[in-house]
Amino acid sequence: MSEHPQYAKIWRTVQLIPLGKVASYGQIADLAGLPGRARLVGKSLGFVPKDMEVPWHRVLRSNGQIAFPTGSEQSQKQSGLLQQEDVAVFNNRVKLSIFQWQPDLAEMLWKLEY
DNA sequence: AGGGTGACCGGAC
DNA sequence: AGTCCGGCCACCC
Repeated sequence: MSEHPQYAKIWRTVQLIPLGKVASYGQIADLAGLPGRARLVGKSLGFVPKDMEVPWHRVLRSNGQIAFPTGSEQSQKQSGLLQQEDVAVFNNRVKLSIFQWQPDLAEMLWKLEY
C-alpha cells in the first residue's frame, strides 16, 4: 500500500479511458503529465488497489499489441475483457486506427484539474 | 552508490 | 510486416 504519488495520477488518467476505447502506455504517461515514463505506467497498473476500479485492460502498446505474451493467462484475460466491451482483438492485438481513444483537450483539462 | 530491470517507444532496415 | 537496437527513467536491490 505504500504508494508513489505518481501512481495515483496514472490510475486516475486510466479511469478516463471510455468504455470501448483503448490507449497506449505512452499516451497515458503523456496525459498524466509524465512524458517519457511509459514503463512506469505499466508498472503502476500492476499495483492497482483491489478496491479501486481501474480499466487496466484498455492500455496497450503503441502498436496496439497486448503487452503480455501471446497465449499467457494475463493476455487471455485482457483480451476477454476487451472483447466483452466490443473491442476486437486479433492475434493479441487491437487496431488502434479504430479503437484508440482520442481525448478532447478541453475535457481533459476539466477532469484532471490542473 | 551503482548497476539491473521493465505490462515501453520510435526509428532504421 | 516484422525484428533489432538504442534510448528512456523510476524503481529496486
